[in-house]
Amino acid sequence: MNKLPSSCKFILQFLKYNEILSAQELHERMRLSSSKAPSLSTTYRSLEILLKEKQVQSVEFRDGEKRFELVKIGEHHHHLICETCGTIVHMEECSIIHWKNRISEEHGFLLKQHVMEMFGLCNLCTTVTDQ
Amino acid sequence: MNKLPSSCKFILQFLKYNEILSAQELHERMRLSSSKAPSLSTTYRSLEILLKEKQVQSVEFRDGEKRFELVKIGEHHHHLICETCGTIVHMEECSIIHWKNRISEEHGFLLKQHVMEMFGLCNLCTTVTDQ
DNA sequence: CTCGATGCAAACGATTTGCAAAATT
DNA sequence: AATTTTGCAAATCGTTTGCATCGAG
Repeated sequence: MNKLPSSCKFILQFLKYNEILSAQELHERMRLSSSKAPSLSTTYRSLEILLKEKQVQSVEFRDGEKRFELVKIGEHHHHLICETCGTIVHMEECSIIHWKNRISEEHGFLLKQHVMEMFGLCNLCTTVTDQ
Repeated sequence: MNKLPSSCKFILQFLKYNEILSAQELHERMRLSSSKAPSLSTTYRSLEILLKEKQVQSVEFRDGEKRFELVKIGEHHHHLICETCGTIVHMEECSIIHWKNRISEEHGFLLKQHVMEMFGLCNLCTTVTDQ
């Protein structure tokens, strides 16, 4: 429970769980709601701090744009993203944890972090795409 | 077996299995070895084609730079990256395939693609880091 | 008064694009 | 001759940085 710069606290008030935003989207949202919103650079800097504090996780889609998501401190999870309609399913549990030991044994690796996102078609789009 | 533009064939001759290169690194390598090397833009365009043809897979580390790796057509795999020394372990088999059905059932999602990379400490660096 | 936090504008770096020339079919 | 591929330079876009100012303690 470090004391965070005020910009970080400001940001936290504008993030909801299960919502994935880029730094720019977040900044835009804050700017529209308040004249005391932190600048874009500060937004970037603060998100970096919140990442280190694990109050936020970063989500990497494939467009090279980093996105961020509020999490319960220290937790994280992964997503299913529909390539057609953009629907995002937040998977409650990170299954990679189950491999940690196996990977450790097989490759002598101690896992620290990972990146994982899955792309496909959601239920609705699967049926629709039968064209 | 589509017929590829000559730049793609050129590129394929400069890629080895289990080697991960950015577009720029690849371009530099080609440029140094041959005066007929494709330009940087063409390198980008060609890698995009090779990706679609699944002759190459893209590997996403966390520095925002896309990297590419030669694969047997249609296959792919993931990596363990040591955060200290940079060692990369190529994991022979993609374990996510095993989840495909479960995810399909649980979330009605049809998986098409995914991104996964794992970061940590390799055997050597684990012991060394005991400082 | 000191030091961290902030805003602004400029810098950066990877990638993409417009367009005209060159190569392929 | 029509179509695709290519190179070059400029544009783009997200992100980072230098630096001077602001503000909390």
